[in-house]
Amino acid sequence: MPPTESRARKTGRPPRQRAAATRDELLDKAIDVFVRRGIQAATLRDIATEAGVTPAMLHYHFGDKQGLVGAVVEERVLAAIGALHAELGRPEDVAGLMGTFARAAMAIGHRHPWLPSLWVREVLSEGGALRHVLVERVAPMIPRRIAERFSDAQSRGELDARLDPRLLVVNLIGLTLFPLAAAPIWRQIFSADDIDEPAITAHTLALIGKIAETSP
Amino acid sequence: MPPTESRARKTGRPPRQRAAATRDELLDKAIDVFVRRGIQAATLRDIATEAGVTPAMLHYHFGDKQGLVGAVVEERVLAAIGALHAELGRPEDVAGLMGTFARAAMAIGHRHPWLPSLWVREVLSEGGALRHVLVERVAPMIPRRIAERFSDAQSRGELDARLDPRLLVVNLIGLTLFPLAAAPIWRQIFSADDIDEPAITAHTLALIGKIAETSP
Amino acid sequence: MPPTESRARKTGRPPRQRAAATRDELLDKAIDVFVRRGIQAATLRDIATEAGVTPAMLHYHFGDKQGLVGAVVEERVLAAIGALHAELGRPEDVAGLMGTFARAAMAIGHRHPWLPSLWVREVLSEGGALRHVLVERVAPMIPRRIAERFSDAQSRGELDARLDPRLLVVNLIGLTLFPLAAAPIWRQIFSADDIDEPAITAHTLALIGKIAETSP
Amino acid sequence: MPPTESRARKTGRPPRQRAAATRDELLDKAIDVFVRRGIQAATLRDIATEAGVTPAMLHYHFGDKQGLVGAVVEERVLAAIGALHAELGRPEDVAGLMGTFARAAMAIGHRHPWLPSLWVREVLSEGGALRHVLVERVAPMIPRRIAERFSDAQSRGELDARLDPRLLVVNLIGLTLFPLAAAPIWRQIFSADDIDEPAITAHTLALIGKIAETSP
DNA sequence: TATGAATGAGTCTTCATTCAT
DNA sequence: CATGAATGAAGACTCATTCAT
Repeated sequence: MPPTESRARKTGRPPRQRAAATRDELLDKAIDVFVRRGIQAATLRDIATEAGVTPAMLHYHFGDKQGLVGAVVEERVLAAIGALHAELGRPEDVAGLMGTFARAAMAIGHRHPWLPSLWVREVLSEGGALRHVLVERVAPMIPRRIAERFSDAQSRGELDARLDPRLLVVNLIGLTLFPLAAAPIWRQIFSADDIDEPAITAHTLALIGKIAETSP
Repeated sequence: MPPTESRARKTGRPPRQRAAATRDELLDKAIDVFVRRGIQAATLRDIATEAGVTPAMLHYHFGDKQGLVGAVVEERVLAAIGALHAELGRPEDVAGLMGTFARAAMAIGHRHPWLPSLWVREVLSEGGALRHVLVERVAPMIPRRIAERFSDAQSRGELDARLDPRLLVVNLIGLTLFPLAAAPIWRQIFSADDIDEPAITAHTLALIGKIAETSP
Repeated sequence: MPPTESRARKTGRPPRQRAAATRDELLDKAIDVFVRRGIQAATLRDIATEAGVTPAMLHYHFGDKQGLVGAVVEERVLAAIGALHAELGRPEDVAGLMGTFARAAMAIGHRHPWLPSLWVREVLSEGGALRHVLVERVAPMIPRRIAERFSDAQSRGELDARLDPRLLVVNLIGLTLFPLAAAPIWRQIFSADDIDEPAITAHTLALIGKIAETSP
Repeated sequence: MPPTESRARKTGRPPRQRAAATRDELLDKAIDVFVRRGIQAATLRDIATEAGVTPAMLHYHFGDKQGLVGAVVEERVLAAIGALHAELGRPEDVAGLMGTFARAAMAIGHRHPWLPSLWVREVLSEGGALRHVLVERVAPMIPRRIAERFSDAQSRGELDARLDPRLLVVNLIGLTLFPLAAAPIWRQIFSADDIDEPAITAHTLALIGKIAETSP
């Protein structure tokens, strides 16, 4: 909107090339930019430009940058995480639980390719936008539940005593979301364009299978 | 410019709380802030304040924010990574290699507690400061070497054929550096202050042992 | 960010001395300051203050200091120079051409009192903002054309053989734009407030007449 | 002196390549930079770097940027101008005076190639470092004297009545110092590397001769 | 005589945010 | 609904200047 650029546009062209104006489209674009630049570093202008809209529009719709982030979290991130949670309902043994989680996490990660990257990155930063969400909304629902089930299994002798149930939950993330989030880099350094979604899933499930299969 | 004032200050000594002025101390403080805020988001003022110094000082010593990041990378990150590399010299079988890597990674992570967080986070971001370093300087030295050894072992039948050697390297990171980087969060959500360094290492080595032990 | 304060200000109206906010007015003020301080030395704050506006406004309108300078060049300097060029269309003999150029230059200088100063000064500096413009856009249009006509005349014996046609063009500037640019100083050192615009023009035309009239 | 750069120098090379440390050499370098960048825009670091010296050294020698400029003015500019003044002692008729001034100005300009550029440019700027010098020290000595002589001659009928004696002095500058100051540009736009010092002088003297020769 | 270290003030620039229209 | 205009706050960076050594 600096007239510097808009001057060119005043010459007679249709004013807006393709205004992605619905709330949902704006959220899509926001997620795009958040994934590429990181939430903190993403500017409203980045997002607005990407969406063919003025920054003022974003304020109009979301009130705040914080409001925009909040909307992304509530309407997208938590929705996706909720789907993951839904998969974990059935009671299972350790191997079954690990497999189910892994399968569900990979599925979600493939369905929402922005999720793993955003999740891993924004949870590790001290002020990360998703850290708060993890601690307050997700943790009681998923990680703690799983850790408890591992713990119970361990007390029943169904889980290797040398493993810590809580760290095992962290490991599940490190074996599913983390590789998905890191995909662009390992694709690059290994020239690994041949590893597609099913291949990743197969590898991951095989590996987790090996962890789970070995009896205590 | 105002010699009047600066002379006045000579009488009433400036607070000068704790001028951490040597280059090395400045790098320490910079790393602190980089870990907390992320490299991109960290401002020179943050770092300068932390070090009891003016932002201009940082420019004096490092010329640039980029220069400061560069110094951190060269003099700290690569030094630590180099130590990791040194551990991987001996030829070993798959189980040995995985164990050695894990042991070394955990040791380095404990010796330089800032490294895992910085590494994991700054490699995942598209413009992350360490991504470049990984791709150009570390990848040929470590990940590709390990992947090759896994690959060789696999062709000799010593590694489960369902696993991808390259993803296995990613998994090693996901099981070592990632949990260390995420420690503050899982400590918080699991109230896991009882899990200390040796405990993490023991758990991790046990887990990786289980992965490696199972014959193809 | 501090809505508290900005709402407070709505009650006690801000001074808003005289917001010279249109693009054209901003350019006027910019030229004022450029002439007084020199383009390089002029700060955006100088210009903004003069215009009753914040520096950020200038960035909003022109994107850059360079953008502002560019706008001044394109929309003001080149416009004025273009008017000069328009006067030089008719083919004339040496005396006529010199007289026409001088008359037009003085007229333009009087119509845009900022032009001579800006032009002379910013062309002489190595990194001067107008040097580039002179070399690439004005030179082929005006100085080289005139020099060619002088050269032709000389080969026809209509111009003193001891004179260099190209230096003669430089002299035309030195006799027209330069005195106008230097007016404030010679007014001061000669206490010459009695010399007004018509007087300068008369003197200059008389002088140039003397140069042109003398046959080879 | 930012350690950033000096680190390379610490490798074992002789610390200073070629320290131009005498006061006179420092002034030489300062003039070099002043001519290239303009006095205002020239930074002490520019000059210090050029001289292979620290900025602190310049403060040590000249106390101030203003002090450095003052030294340049007193010890170089005024010295050169003084030489010009010395040439103008003899009483002469109008033609003789103009010729003498022109010859002397060209000679000085060639002897001190930095003078014309510095002079013309720094006198035209409102806050130019030489404007002050012109008004207070040079004007009474040279321009006003010459103008008086022109005026006397005019009252004796020896100078065209249509010319203003004071503007005529300005013209002398515009025909001598100005072309010398502008030499780099007209050399460029006219591809005029063939015009050397004697050629400029010859042209200029011929032109001024034409002005002076014509009887009233 | 000389300088490395340090800084306060100021430059350009960007950003989130506001508001009248 | 939507935006162009505008801004305060802050960021990186530069510079002249000081001072202990």
